[in-house]
Amino acid sequence: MARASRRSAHTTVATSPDVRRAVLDGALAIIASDGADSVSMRDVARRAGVSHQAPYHYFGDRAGIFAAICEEGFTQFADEFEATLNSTSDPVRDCLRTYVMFATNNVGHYRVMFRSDISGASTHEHSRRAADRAFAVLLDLAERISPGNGTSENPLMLPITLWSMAHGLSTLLMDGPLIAKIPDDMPIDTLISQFTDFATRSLDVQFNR
Amino acid sequence: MARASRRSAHTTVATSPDVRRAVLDGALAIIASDGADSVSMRDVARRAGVSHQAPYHYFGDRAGIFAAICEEGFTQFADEFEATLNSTSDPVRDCLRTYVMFATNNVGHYRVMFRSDISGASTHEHSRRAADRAFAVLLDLAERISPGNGTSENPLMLPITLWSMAHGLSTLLMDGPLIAKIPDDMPIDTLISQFTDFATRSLDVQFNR
DNA sequence: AATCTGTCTTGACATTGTCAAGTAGTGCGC
DNA sequence: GCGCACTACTTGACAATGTCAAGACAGATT
Repeated sequence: MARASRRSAHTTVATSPDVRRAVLDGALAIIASDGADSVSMRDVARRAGVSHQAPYHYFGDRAGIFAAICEEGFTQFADEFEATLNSTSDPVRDCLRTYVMFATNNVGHYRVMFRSDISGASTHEHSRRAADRAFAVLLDLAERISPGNGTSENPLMLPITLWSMAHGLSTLLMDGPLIAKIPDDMPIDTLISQFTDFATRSLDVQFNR
Repeated sequence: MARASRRSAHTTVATSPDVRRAVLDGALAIIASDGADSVSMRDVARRAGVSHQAPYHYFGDRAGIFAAICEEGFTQFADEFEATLNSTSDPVRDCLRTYVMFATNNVGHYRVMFRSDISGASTHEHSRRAADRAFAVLLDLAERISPGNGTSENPLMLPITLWSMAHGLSTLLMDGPLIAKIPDDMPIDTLISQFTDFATRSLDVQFNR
């Protein structure tokens, strides 16, 4: 069978069931550590212990891998986001936290989800629908905080602001120079907590009192 | 000028002075339209009407092109940001606006500047220094809004929040699915204005009254 | 006149994404 | 038991890419 030793790496041959999973996990690991550009079909195939064409069977092409990651990411993200919103007494704080934690804990997924040039969100139906569901939760959140806000203004302003804050911090933490600016002894978790507190206070003041 | 006829390479040779500029501009155009992954050394060389090795003379390698773009972007960005801060009576609103406008007007630059995997910020001294200068303006801005804030809290919280908002909106507009969510008849400019107003109000409430 | 240097060029190479075609097993109707 | 589709791969090509190596040639310096 697939006795592709060749490169010493990963001698455990992922036999029957989950070549697909192995390819995905390999790609995710590469994306999280080196960025999406570094993903090579042939490399993930080698890591999964299969021939260089096996991934094509499951994903069609390189973009197909990214689309699958995007769909998986948005589905899981929407689930977590929804669960948080339905069980919190402090929606802004907890949803912001869930958002940023998801991003930092799933760097591989998140990096693909918000890179329109590779996510396939525009071409892959499933991918797009999962993303829409996550956006719907965001609209719910805004409605919960301030029902019917935006009579005289753009009703999207609150969701966009929340989204910008969460997405902004997430990407700055993952990709940007922010990490170099914060004190070495401060855990990222603490930073996220301070951030959500701060942001919550800013918005609370405007809406709740 | 660069009459890149693409097959029959270098018909009009972009002679003496600005092969460097032509390479950079070609790369920027590709990045803005198709993303940084689509930049190919050989393609930009063809567009500039030179051989496939000419870009290496100026930039060393592919990463060198991105580092040059990053430096150029951060320098111009810091200039604009500084100028705004030094001539405004409404720092939050105007600086946020300058930030987001820079990003949307210089998509090619911005995309590279905030992709740590390709910006070369960690390896190229010049690139890093220009970025630091921009960050210094941000700290100035925070200090101006609320001098000495964060006695009991992390003093970086205000700058990080401002940065997250601006960076978040910028990347959502450039790369993300936001553009599909806003009404067709609303100019991006209007959205940006509403956003800066909204954000300014949120932060003003907390600090200035 | 000889040398250096900056600005390129041509040539080669391994690696990549992808097309095309082949193969081994598995289940199913007959 | 036999053919036959189907899944899950494989091997083999191909053009294009990033980059190393080795020039070429103009102008300035010595």
